[in-house]
Amino acid sequence: MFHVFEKHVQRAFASFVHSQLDPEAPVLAEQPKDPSFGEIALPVAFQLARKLKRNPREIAAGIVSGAGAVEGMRSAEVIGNGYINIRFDRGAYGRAALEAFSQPPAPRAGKIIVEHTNINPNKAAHIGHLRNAVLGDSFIRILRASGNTVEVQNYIDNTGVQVADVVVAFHFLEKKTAREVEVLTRTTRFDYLCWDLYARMSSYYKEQPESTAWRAETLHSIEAGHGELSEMGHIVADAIVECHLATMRRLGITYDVLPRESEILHLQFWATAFEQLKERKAIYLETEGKNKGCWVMPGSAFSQKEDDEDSKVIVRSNGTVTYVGKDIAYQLWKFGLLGKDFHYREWKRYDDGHRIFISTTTPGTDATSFGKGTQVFNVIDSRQSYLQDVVVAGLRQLGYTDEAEKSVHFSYEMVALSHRTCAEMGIELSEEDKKKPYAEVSGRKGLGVKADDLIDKLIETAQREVDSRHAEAPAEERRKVAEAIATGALRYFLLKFSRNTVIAFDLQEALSFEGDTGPYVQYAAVRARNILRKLEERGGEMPDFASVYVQGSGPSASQSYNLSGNSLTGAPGNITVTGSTNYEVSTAFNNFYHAYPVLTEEDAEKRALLLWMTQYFHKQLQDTLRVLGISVPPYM
RNA sequence: GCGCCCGUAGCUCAGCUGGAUAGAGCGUCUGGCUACGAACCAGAAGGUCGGGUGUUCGAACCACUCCGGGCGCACCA
Repeated sequence: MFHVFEKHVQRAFASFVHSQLDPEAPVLAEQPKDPSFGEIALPVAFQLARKLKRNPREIAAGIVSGAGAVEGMRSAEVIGNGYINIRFDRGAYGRAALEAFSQPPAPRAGKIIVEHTNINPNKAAHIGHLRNAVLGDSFIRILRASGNTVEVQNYIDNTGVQVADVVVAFHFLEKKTAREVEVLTRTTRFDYLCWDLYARMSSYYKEQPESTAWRAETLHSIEAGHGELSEMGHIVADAIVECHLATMRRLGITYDVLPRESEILHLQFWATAFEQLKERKAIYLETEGKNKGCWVMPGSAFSQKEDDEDSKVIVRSNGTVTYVGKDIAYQLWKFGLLGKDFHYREWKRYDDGHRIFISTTTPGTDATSFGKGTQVFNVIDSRQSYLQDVVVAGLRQLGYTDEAEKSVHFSYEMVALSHRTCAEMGIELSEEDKKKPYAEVSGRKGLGVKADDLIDKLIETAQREVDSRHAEAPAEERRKVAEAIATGALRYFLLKFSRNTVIAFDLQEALSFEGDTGPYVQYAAVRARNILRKLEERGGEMPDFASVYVQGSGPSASQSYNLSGNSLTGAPGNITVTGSTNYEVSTAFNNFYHAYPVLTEEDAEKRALLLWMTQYFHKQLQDTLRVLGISVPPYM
């Protein structure tokens, strides 16, 4: 999707620079500060100035005269202290830009595995989980749009402490049988029920510390995989996974496979990894100190510090394995390095026909294959970077240095709650919490904004707007439009912050549909499409731009360039750039829309250009919105 | 104590591997609907880019240092 025309001009200059001045110099093109400077600018002279010990302006002049005429380029001039500003020939540019759309990306070798969502299946998803899933999903869309094969995994930690705690609450507090819990999964808003129950259990542990013995008993049963408690664990986890998938589906997020921790254990994934780790002496049995009796990885393996004080326990003294241990086995499997595989069965089929599989212990009839990736991205919040370092160190210690390099922690900062939103929701903050700039979401305290509540609220707000503007439209259709706006607003909101910014979630801000928001971008796309639709309704036709010689007044080529600013040229990980580019493109279009009535333009050449710009903008925005997972409603 | 992240307009944030007068949105004030539907547009006010030192032709961006804040550093995940 990289701008073909821009690249063509850039290449012409690069070949001159590389052959005559410096074969190493990066020749980058950027958008000039001011559109009147031209369509693109090359700051290459600045890079060369240092190396050649010459004045950048002088170098730039040399490059311009040396490179000479380039096809499709109207002019190149040296401005300021060394910028080369380039203007395009409008006709040539228009043709090239439209052609760029007809070229699908070249497929790339290998398979990228992206793990995201990964929510403990013991309570409803909250706003923090949404950031993870939306970030992961958009990243996947970007990767796919650039020709990569991507597999989406959502790891299910169904044997951990969090699931155990809900089971403890059902069994010991509520005195419920597995069968009764199963009925609850069908007759209640189960994830919400567990949300409250989990918070209740957490405070119960605090008041009655001896009750943690229940947790140990439950964990033991779950790990062993039999008994009433284990059965209940599966019922709870499976039902909650179902809730999470439904929540994510509302935002257009789907998965390919759900590897479960229970299979990591029961299919001996861990046992196999454990043998390898022992064999390669990546871990050792500690014989003294606080970790006596545990298998640990020395701190020197994953941190810069020399002392072994910070060893990480992989196997506890009671013989059970920690989460990190299981995660090392899982990471090995992702690269196909474990020599073992899961069995799979179809978990469900999405309404678009896409099938999602879940790991099982017994061979199924479906011939499916997962894992064996060439690169792995784990979308996990930055608080777990320490754990991710340990996992990668595990691979390295086993000699898989290449795979360790290709294991990327796609990290992001947490979502907290603004004080204003806490107050609105009736959340009481302690004196200590009040001093902090924001309140941290806590599942244990039941403190947070539930994902479905937020989505409902957004739809409700959008619905009011839609109803007031389009009272005549069918109710069902209005509802769909409201949903598109609501999810667009939410996804955009979660993506507009850079990954390492803590989001102090503010409800009023998230509910805003004006300014730098998803609906602003959607609205621009709707406006563009309305022009094209009206043209058709009035019996008009799209002129063949390539055959119309456009030289009249009206918007400049640089304005069209602004409209076409390509959002996929940045690094794939930088989703913020994609989002803000969408916003900038939309702003450019809204200015254009306001300044140039398209359909009423009487000058044929000028009208052709305006229509071309409208169409180009529309395509461009649809493409980039798709990458963000935001749909364009039929009207707004 | 050690590690990672952050500090840019009243508020919330962008600022791509250092580059042309530091940008948005919200909020405030002023103005614009004849349907290509104003979820929009135009304009105004608002900044010693936390402080300091250094590197450089050039620093919000790089290095060092100090100050302020957040998050990690479990036989939880």
